[in-house]
Amino acid sequence: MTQKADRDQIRRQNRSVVLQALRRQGPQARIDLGRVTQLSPATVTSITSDLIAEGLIAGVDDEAQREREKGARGRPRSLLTLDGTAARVLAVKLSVNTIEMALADYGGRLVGRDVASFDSATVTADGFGEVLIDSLQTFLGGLEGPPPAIIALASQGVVDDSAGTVAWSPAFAVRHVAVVEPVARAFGVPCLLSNDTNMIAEALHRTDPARYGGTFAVIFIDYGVGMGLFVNNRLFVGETGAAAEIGHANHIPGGSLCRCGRRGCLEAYLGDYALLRHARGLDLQTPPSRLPVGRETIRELIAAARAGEDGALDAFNAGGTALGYAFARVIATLDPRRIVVTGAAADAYPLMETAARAALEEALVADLRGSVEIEAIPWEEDLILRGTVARALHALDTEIFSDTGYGSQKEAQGG
Amino acid sequence: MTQKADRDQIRRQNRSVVLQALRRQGPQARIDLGRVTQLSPATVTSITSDLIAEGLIAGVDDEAQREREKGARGRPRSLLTLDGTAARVLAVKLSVNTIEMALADYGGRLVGRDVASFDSATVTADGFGEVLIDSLQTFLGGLEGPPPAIIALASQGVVDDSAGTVAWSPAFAVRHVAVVEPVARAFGVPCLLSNDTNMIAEALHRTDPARYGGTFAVIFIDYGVGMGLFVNNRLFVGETGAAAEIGHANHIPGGSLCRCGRRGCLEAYLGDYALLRHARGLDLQTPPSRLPVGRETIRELIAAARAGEDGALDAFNAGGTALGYAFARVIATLDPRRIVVTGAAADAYPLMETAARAALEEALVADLRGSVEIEAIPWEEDLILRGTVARALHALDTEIFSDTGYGSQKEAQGG
DNA sequence: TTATTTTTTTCGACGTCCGAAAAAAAGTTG
DNA sequence: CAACTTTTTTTCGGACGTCGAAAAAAATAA
Repeated sequence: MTQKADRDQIRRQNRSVVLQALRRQGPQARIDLGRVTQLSPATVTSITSDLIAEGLIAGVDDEAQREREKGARGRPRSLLTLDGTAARVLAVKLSVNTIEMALADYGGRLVGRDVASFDSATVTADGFGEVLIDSLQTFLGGLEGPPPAIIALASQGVVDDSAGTVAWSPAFAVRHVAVVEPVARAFGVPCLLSNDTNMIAEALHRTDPARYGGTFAVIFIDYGVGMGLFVNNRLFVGETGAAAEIGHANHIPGGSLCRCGRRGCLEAYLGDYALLRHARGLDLQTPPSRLPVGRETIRELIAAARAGEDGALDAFNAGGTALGYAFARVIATLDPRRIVVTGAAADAYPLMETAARAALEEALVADLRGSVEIEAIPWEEDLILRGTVARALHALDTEIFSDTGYGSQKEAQGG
Repeated sequence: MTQKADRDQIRRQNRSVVLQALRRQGPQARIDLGRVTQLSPATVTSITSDLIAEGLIAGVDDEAQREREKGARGRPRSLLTLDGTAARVLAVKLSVNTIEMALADYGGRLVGRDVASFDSATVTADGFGEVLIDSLQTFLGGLEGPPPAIIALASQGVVDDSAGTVAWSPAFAVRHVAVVEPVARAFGVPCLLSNDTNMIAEALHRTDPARYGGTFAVIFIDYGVGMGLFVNNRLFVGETGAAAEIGHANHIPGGSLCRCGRRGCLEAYLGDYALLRHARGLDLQTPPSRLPVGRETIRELIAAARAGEDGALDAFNAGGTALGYAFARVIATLDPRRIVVTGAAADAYPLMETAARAALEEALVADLRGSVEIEAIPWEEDLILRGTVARALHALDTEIFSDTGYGSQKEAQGG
């Protein structure tokens, strides 16, 4: 059943709508905000003057804007923009041996970034919290200015939303690594945890909500295979946060050996080790741990395939077939608007596409394939961290700054 | 981005919350409504007096209630209940050669039901509208009282939400059968269209929202295999309405021949024809259309397996394995709270369970299997129609009667 | 009959949105 | 350059929904 609504909720929601409009459409005059948000001019004035008083937004003098309007009659529009100094957000990406950190201001501008190292092999489930906190403190210590108002973490592997732990990840030898609670306590601010691939979906959605909206899936092909899901314009993580774990969804019962020890996972056909195994004509049950894979593996395989080497071409063909079946299963289950393929191996998508399309046709009747668009986008290393920043900012807009009177704290500091 | 909120929305939502509370918890006093909905007593009085004036709810004299409170001090609570006469809803289930119809009053009481026939093989995409309208009019003509305020249709196969058509279904030889528009125009009321399996999920959710809530899946094993999905307490149908089509999601690439013409669909291992094919030791590529399947097939196979016949046992084992892989893929993708197995073949679940659990373990690492509960519930033929009624009533509560001043029409009629 | 208890209604305050009118800030015109 | 036009922003008052508090209603208990 839906919840009751009351007056406070209206204001909260409308404040948040105004903040989101400014984030999405950039600096705007009040009249534009009215058009975008459907609020009356009177209400826009009321809300924006609150937000200005609280230091969340500010008037801005835009030279270019004035130039553009030169000669226009009427009172000139005065632009409002998010006030970068209102708060900062800290985004953190956890992967094997590394902790990537980025600090951004409320306007989304990058204030600083750095990478710290830790030993994935030896860190303990209880001990990682310390390590993480130390890294973050060192990073923040090297930067001027106020502490972050929220911290968003993204991790490889399976996260447990409710517990705030990384349940199982290549980044850790151990399981159920606690991260949210230690960080939240050490810094005294809210801390969010997500799967890294979900943050790709978040980045795409925040960048272009019209294209990456509704229900869509991101398939991330890299060292492993991940999926990020948006359902009805919202990040979807399932009941525990483990949704969209397509990499270890089964492709062929009893098939190739996967890193996880099972047979036939999608990853066992698409991961770096899987492609290598296939390209070299090795037994498909060869344990992944015995294979010399690294950052360069995929790039070398792509080069080999482009040079026409049969083994490499076969590997990408087999991978493409597996991918096509994955498309089919995702479409049958979720009927998404779009499937996006990206990751370090996305550059190889042209090598896989023919096989993938053929497999999709083989696996799914045309009526179900319907109107879904499948696209590969070139991989950018920063997409995950950008998505994590975006998620943190969105949380501020919708959950923290939507409450009236946030600014009082800031004013107390300032004066 | 979220939408703006305004005062009207508050009232709409709170009216709807009150109506839903009365639907879910049965007749209640205002003070109880306040507790359930979190609205203040003052607000409950205000909203309920509106609803009474509009004829949507009414006071009720409950003998049993008075008996129970006998001797209690204080002003006795006066119960309110949904007014059955406020409106009626028509629920319709479309399947091969039959149109099942049920008329219920606003309180959920069944007013009448009937079954009409048509010829699935010969009806045309444009012609079915007429047939359906005729059947509904005949059905309604035989009943006293006002016409339905909303009509909800449930169909086998793949429906197209936005087009209001049945895209592809065993109930029709042709594709893209228009149903929503003809019915909505003929009766001048809103008309909803769903997949039949989704209506099972709806029925379960409305009956016991605590158990069947959040994100959960219903797997329906009958003549074919279907899935119904709830995501975050809402029916999930995907972008076009074709989500949850698990029956024709691929289980084994290049596997057994399916009714749809593809190879390896889940249905080709679990459908009635698939079980029969396996039990009789026939080639797994035997076209389903050549097999003598009917309503009795599954029951006979179950009986044979219970009697220890090897062929039948093998068939259910193979089906169980396919089902277990389906569980694994659904869990990996959606991380649901619960998976419910039902349908005519659900009585056979005990025969399949061992194989299904084994396959699930084989297909998915324990960390991903997590906390999902898998249960089989005995199949009730009426579940789909009941879910369709529930959906129609819920649409009235949340979309039609949430608007203030609905009752004016009714009063005008009444005099 | 009076007191107590519990439910329901009434009343007044508060907050939010909106429309209309006013104010502000520019260009245009005679 | 003063009056007019145009456009944006602010102000004002009305409407309405929620809430808390108080009052009223309707029962039992003393």
